[in-house]
Amino acid sequence: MKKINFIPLYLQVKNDILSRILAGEWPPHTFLPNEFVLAEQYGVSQGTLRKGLEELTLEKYIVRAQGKGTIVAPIDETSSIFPFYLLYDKNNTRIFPSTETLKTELLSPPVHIAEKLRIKPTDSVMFAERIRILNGKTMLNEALYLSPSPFPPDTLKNLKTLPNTVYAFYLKEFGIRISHAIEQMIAVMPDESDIQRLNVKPNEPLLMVCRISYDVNKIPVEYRISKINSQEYAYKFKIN
Amino acid sequence: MKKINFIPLYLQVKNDILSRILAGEWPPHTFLPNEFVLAEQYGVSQGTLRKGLEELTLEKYIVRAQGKGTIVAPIDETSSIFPFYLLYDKNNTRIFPSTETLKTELLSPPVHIAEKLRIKPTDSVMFAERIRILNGKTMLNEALYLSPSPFPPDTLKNLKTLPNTVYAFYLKEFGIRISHAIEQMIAVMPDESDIQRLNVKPNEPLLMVCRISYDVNKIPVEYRISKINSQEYAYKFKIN
DNA sequence: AAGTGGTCTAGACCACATT
DNA sequence: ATGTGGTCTAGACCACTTA
Repeated sequence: MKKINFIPLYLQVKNDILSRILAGEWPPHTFLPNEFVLAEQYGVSQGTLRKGLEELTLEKYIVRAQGKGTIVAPIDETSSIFPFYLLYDKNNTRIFPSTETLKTELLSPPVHIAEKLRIKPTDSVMFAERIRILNGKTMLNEALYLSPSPFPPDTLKNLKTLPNTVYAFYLKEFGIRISHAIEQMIAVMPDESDIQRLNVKPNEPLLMVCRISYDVNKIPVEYRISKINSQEYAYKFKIN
Repeated sequence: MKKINFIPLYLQVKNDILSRILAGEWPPHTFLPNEFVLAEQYGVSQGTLRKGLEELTLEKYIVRAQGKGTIVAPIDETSSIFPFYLLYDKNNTRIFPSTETLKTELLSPPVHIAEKLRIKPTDSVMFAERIRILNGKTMLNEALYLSPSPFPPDTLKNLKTLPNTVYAFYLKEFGIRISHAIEQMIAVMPDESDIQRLNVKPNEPLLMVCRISYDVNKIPVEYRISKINSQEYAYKFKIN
């Protein structure tokens, strides 16, 4: 007889602590109770609790410091649990542009995008065109397709617009955490919309980044195409 | 009094096991002795030994399977300890091109590259031009600058050539493991050498990838510029 | 049934930051 | 001096694979 539903204690503890953090019981920058108190609360040993906290540390939800305590990490688009901001200026400092949404609509996606989101081409996705702005200059021209499947039914229908920081929004509103993404980089020549919005010349090549974002269950959440003037801004990556 | 040289037992154990793996005592695909035997050998408890093995698992040197045992992972360029191969063909399967070195020489690097390698512009680096070939087609045009600093003195002087799989070579010959890298992606128009070697038209943009590779001590080892026809081949990345 | 890694405990002691 | 997280132990039991 195979037990199919065995969940280790430390994972149950970990998930419960995580849900309490996300629910706001311990806001960012506050301290969690110490190991012994938490272990007592959950009725487990210090070692078991610690193993749960270690995983939360690896996943960047908390930061532990010997002698001090366990601190809840901030959750926003630029924090380490969303390592998806990869833009740098010429001084090599990370930049966080603001976003302007030009258009949103519900539509049936192109076939190749439906495939990537693993949905039927007849399903409707939320489509958005956005530009990203820094110091008054448009630096990024973006199109975004939001899959219906990870969200509760009719969510997209009722979404009239998207906030600037979408990943934090998915997490806070729907508990959907973007845990990883696959990006493909392509060099392209600008189209009409790029030339206008990014203020580039027709013969200046752009970096096009196509990103599929996945939640913790490996369900595709979003497909995003970004075009950047890579002479002006650096798109950088750390591999390890 | 501050102990500055405190090294946890589990790290000592881990490093010793790793050095034994790299020395070839346990070749790839073979089983390590089980936890209790190893713990006994090192004179530590099962828990301490396990913590060392857990880190080696995270770093992909070994693979552990419940009920089976602990297996040594293969070490070559394409294995998971070198996650630096990011090329895919149109069928979305990873490709591993072969390499042809066109030229190597010792020279003083350009200032901006010396900066990135954190060496003096008067230091001499090994410079190589290489192309990478798949199915008879050149798909990648590459320049490579190898820093002298992580290597023993005069190593570069005596290196007449570079093998195809340089990262595995650094590890095997000098114990230098490339642990992470920073990549910057730029869209460029092809130069004369690109047009010839990659067989592209002058108006077809290329993806240029500039990579700085670091060893475990965060010392820059290599600076590499690769140019790819990104219409033909996909350059992909996983973020998490 | 035997052997492996995975989980869990209860308790001790160490290193570090703060008071 | 106190309280925190970090290391370490010795032993028990569980889940999984293979024979």
